[in-house]
Amino acid sequence: MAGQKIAVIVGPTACGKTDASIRLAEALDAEIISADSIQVYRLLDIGSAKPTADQRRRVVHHMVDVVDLGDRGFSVARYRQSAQTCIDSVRKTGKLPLIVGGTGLYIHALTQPLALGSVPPDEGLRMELVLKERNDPGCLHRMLGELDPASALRLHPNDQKRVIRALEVCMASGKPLSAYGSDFQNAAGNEPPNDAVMIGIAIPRELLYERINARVDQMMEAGFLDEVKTLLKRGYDPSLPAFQGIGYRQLLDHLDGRLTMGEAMEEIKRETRRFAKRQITWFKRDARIRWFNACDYPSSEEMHREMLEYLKFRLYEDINDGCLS
RNA sequence: GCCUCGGUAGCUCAGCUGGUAGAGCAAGGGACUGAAAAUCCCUGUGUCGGUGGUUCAACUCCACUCUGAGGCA
Repeated sequence: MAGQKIAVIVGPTACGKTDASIRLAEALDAEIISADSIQVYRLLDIGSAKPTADQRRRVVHHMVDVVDLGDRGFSVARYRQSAQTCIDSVRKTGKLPLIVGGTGLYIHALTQPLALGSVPPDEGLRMELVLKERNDPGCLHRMLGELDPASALRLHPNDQKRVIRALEVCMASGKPLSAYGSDFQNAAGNEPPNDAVMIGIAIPRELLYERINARVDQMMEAGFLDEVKTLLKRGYDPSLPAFQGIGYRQLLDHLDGRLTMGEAMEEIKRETRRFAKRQITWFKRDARIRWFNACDYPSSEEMHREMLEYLKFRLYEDINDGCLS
């Protein structure tokens, strides 16, 4: 059932995923499904490092520009819903779905049996809980200790976002969040939504950081600041979740007078480096990923060729086996 | 040439009158199930410029030396 498999390419920001994905998509007759939590938003173009118009002409990209910038309700669950629809429709055309992105949770949503879909967020309740916590620090975590001891044990009292979510699930469904599972490696062996062949791009930290710094400079030259100014002029609220994206936050702070341009630039670079570190932490514990280190190859073309070979082998190994027997 | 003040973590610096070091930032490690580019947790990484000396014991005192800044000639 080779046709049932999907290919996935991951890696930290600025590692060269986009270039690699274009090459591989063309060679494998694939369409790309982005797994990037910022590129889903329309109008966030420069700062989210979206694929260029030319790249998007060469290969069909899904899950880019699919959410209104003003939408405050986008989530992993909605991502999985839409992305899975894309995967299925790409398959129907006989092409290969190629997932490309750096948002670990989104990749997980497509390749691991995450229990999503039961309890939608309840903004009213969340606000109420935030107020409660403000009046009585620590009360939420204690409350969780009563309702869902396993989750309370797992979550740090300061991780308010997750504590609130865990409470939300308990209160809405009467079932503790821990009952839905939290098994990163899927040791339980539940059926994943897709059978994925995964590859990752690794780069020595120092080199990656150089690339990040250079890319931030390029973004500024490409008119990042004007992009943000235009969005403000159009009336988009700086508090939108989409504006939590690195770069947007800092430039909004600069336009608001809270940061000088120099400080904003420095902070964007630093935050992007830290983000890359978190991505690396996430992906390196995923044993399914076959890593390709950019330094092991004389050129990126050479690396792309090796990736292609590996993907072809793994994607069609069942057919290969069939031929042998 | 002389005088003064510096040289301690990647950076900026603290370290009473001797008991082999500690802050901030940077950095590193980790977590992650409906905000995930979000959110949260943990961690000091060091030939204290070098060489000798005094001392039970030197980042600390002494001598010499290398080096940076300033001042006087």
